[in-house]
Amino acid sequence: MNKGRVTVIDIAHAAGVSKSTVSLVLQGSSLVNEATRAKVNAVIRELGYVYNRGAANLRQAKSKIVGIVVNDLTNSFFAELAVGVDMVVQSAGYVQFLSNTGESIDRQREVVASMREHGISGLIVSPARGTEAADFKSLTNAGMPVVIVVRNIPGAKVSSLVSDNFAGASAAVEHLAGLGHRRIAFMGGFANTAVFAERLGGYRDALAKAAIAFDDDLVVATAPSRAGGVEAVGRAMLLAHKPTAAVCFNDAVAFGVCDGLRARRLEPGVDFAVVGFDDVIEAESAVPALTTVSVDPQGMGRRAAQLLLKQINSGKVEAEAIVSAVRLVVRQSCGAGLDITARRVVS
Amino acid sequence: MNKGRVTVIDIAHAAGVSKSTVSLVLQGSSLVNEATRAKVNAVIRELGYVYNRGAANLRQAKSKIVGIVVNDLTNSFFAELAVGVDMVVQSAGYVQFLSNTGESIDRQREVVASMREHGISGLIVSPARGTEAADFKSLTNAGMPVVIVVRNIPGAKVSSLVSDNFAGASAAVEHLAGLGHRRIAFMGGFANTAVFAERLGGYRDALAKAAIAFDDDLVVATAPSRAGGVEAVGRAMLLAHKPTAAVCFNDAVAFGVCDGLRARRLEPGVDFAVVGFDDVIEAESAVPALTTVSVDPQGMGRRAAQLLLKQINSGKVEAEAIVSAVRLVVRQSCGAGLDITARRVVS
DNA sequence: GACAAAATTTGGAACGTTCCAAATAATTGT
DNA sequence: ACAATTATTTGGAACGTTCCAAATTTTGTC
Repeated sequence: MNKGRVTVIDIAHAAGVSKSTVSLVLQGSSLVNEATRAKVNAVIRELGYVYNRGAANLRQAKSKIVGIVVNDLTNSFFAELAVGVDMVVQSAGYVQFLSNTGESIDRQREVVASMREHGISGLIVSPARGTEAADFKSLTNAGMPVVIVVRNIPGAKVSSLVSDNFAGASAAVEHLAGLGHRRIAFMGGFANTAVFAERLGGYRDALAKAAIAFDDDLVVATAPSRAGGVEAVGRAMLLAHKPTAAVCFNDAVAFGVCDGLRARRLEPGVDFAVVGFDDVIEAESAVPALTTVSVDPQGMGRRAAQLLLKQINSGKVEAEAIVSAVRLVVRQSCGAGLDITARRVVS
Repeated sequence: MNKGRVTVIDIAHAAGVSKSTVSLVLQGSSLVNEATRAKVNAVIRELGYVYNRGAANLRQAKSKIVGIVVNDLTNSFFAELAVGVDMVVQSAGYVQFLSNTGESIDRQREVVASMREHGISGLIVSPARGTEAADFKSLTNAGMPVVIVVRNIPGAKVSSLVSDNFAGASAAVEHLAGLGHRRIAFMGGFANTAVFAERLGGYRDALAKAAIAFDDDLVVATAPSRAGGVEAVGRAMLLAHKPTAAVCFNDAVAFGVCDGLRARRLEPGVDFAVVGFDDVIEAESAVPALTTVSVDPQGMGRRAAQLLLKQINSGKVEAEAIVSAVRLVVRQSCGAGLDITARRVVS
């Protein structure tokens, strides 16, 4: 009425109690009498009071805000990751600051700084390419819980949650080899990233186990996107000795590979086997349904959030490195599920 | 060192000035002498001071935070929208709270309330299905700038930014009719939404203009997703008198329709024409490249953010309804671009 | 009805910043 | 050298909450 904002003091006045009592009611304290609680709540509704968390944070220390920064929100893998985080964070009564860096390391620095100023009490980050361990130094020094997801930063003293890239790629190759393929390509991804190295490692390992010689020509690095997939098939099909199957860096690449195959009148799952990585939501409903290594981005987001909340609540910031198991989901694009209904193989 | 957090007072102490001076430096005021400014900045860096925006907001009133809530972050249309918002908001020195409602109206209420408590100074919302004008009443009463995007809420006294759904759908069928199609279906989308009604309206209008009779069987409503698209072709192909073309509710549906066609050994763009709506980023690189009505989600996000910032800065909250023009981007999936390289038609 | 114990309520004093009015220092004109 | 400016700096007093210690009220017991 008077100034504009309704404060706890206005409520106290109107309800005939002290501001301390109103505060107690706000926090759901059991100290306050049932009758006064009801009275206060009634007044709160009546005056349209809105709680000022900023003021509260000034006094307390625990802020109910977590930050999440992803490197490419446009990629549905990360969008789902963010949704997963949002779910658990929200039901824990927290709210999330989300920012997109678009792989820019400067942007990343800016948004992390900004989030800090806003008093986040924890941070989940899928780091932009080129992020270094030192970039998290000041965060950890300040005792801020940080969880790195998807891409690990060697040497960073923070918790991390990455999927088992080696085992996943390995399982994919093993499956393909089991179907009789001998010319198996590795398509997509930027070669200078840790994730690429891990997946490529699994690929080579499984190749060796299946007694297939590694051929450098068959690993074709491109952008980890749909367009990159199209490009990758293009390059691979120029080879004298063409591949008959591909394990792709991620699902986006795999979809691009399917597109590229069709543009060449080859039907994925029939004329050429393709396996993806990530198991994004569209993988199941695509035609042909994509055989892929399931890392369950949403579930990963949820786990990351739980890990972060655990750290926030416990107060201890001891780093924990979790590598999350993956499993190969066999659908149609590898040519294995043509006759039988899609079945699942646990790796 | 002593307590934990470094405050403006610690800086003042260490630099041998008053807290007021430090505050002035922080705000980049021109009142302060160059030498002291340098001194203070040095100390700030040295002590690793982090600005406490919460405390500042308590005193000021303008918070540098905007909220954005979308109904389905998993859909890349909305993800890109969010990225667009983030871009302009970030470069204006703001930070965004982003939340996903997953079409849940309860969740929407919760997150909006939470954002308010955190002191956002404006809100961009792509409302969940079933949102009513009354839901924004308390926001507008409090003088909070609100911009509704994508889906309009009739009767809400807030600004809105929606695309010209009628014109877009209309242009799509006009194009298809021009290519000789007479059995044009409308596929995907939930029938009880405003956006659906508008696009369907454009579809019927153009049909009438082309002297094609409207056939109820040809509008097949499904979920506005890839899976929905697959389902839609399935239903449409059961008809005695099958369609030869489809304008789809959105690009996700269109991709699903392509999938469904292929599952039936029909090649999109050759045996059947499909036109999407939205022009998501993958539309261009898909094979065949998707002919679609371009609404430029990222650009829309940017415009929404600009509109919101304008309102925040001007202090006036007069509602402004913008319907943003769309244009048909002709690529391959409609069968028109087979011989010539992709060209663009402005509607 | 008096006393102790339990239940409830309540004034400050923070929290870390900004803003205002006023104080102090540096510069200028005469 | 002195007043008049102009340029800088500076103590409080907010902002809206929580927390503590202490005050008040209620309840229970004999």
